Amino acid sequence: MFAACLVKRLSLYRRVLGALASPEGWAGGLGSSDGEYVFSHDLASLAGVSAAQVRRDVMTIGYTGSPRRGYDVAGLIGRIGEFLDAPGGQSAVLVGLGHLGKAVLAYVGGRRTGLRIVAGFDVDPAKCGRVIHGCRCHGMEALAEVIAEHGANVGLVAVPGAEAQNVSIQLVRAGVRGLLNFAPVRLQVPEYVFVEDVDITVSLESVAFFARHDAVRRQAMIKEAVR
Amino acid sequence: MFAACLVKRLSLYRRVLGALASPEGWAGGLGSSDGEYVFSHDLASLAGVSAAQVRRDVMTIGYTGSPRRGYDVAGLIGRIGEFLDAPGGQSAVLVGLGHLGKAVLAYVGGRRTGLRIVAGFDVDPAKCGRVIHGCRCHGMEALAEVIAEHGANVGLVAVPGAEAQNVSIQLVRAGVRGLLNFAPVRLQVPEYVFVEDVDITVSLESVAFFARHDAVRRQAMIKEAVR
DNA sequence: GACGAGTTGTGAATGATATCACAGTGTGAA
DNA sequence: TTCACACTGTGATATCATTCACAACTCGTC
Repeated sequence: MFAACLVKRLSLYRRVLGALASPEGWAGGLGSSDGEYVFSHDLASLAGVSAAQVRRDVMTIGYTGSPRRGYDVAGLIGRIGEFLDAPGGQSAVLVGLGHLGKAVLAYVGGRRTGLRIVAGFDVDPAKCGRVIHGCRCHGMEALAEVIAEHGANVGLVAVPGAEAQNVSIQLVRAGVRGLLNFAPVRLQVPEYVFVEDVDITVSLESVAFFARHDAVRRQAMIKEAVR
Repeated sequence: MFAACLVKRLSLYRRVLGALASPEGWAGGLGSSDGEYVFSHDLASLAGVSAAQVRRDVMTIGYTGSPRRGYDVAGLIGRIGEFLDAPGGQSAVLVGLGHLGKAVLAYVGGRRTGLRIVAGFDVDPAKCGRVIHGCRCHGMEALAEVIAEHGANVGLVAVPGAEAQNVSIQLVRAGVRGLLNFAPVRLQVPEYVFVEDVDITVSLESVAFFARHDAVRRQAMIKEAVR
């Protein structure tokens, strides 16, 4: 079983590398790197991890760089794609087209990867039939049918907490095997379903805590420096 | 230094406990627990972690339960609050009032905790002066002033990727010490600033990966069972 | 062609996190 | 009042993730 954090870092590397390889070549102040090749420490600083971590991750997916030149950007992007993406592409559906759902569509819609959000669902009849951010919206009654039609196996849950559990059951019943859950609720699903929670409240409280706590550590460091 | 994951779990426990303690007593099928007391394994299953993890966490924050009855719900909520929350409350500001910003306000606005989102900012003049989800919106030029006025030390960055770095610099300059970043960019900030990334693209790709990978593991398990 | 500077690749060491397993204990039942 | 059970608290252990540190290598330079 591959570690979850490895997969997330690879996804991040790919995005960073994509920016490097793009036509304008990422004007940002990257020390070395001409856009063709990248060193582990450059990729590391762009991704906010250590250089050793980058090298270890690259090794894990079986890619190889060249001493003195670094990693071939296009080649590494390709290898990450082979590792992360489904060979024939993968389809996802989004349930809940409130502010959050729309924001997610706007974010992901632009990205060009092996993964597409092929349909949206909402209880609000006013939204049905409309196309939002390039994604067709259906009523909840069409859920199973549309999922089957596209062979989607990923579901995004962007509904209020009270409905999230119910929605997730419907998704799983329709064949979904991975859930990205934005609702502030822990979903109870069969163990063969993978759930990733994006819990804004929890993240926010965590930031608030460390905003204070780092201040404490700063003072401790100052004290130590004085001594 | 307290581990980041401990803080997140505590935040989660608190929310789950709050649901347990609420008037209607969480109709959901919790085996034991009458709403007054809760066992480590019940809290664990509600939070999606192991019972040993719960006991360890409770120990870490110095709370104590009673054998045979479990933890006092109200007492534990209180202790978690002492640990997580700033004594006099804490203020945060939100930059970017697009779909995502509004969604965040809707989520967090309802919650009653030591943390308040006291102001929003956006470049769009049409939004300035309005009150969205109970939060007053200002133009970017008022950033430093409003932050100073409220003594806010937490900032939420919900702007497009291209502007995120610039916004984060302004926030830090105005005194913010913790950032919750929704933009698909790694922020470069001084090391005394705590950054938490909520990276929807990365999370989604991770879910997509494990939706497939767990399927593989399932097949492997079936093979093994047949043998 | 030989050299040296600056990379990568990776075994080993460290550190962080979660689990195990069981002694200790308060509680309700008899 | 006594007892036994089911739970907590926690040292020890296992697992997972990251970093260290250095040999091996490659490329530009002399």
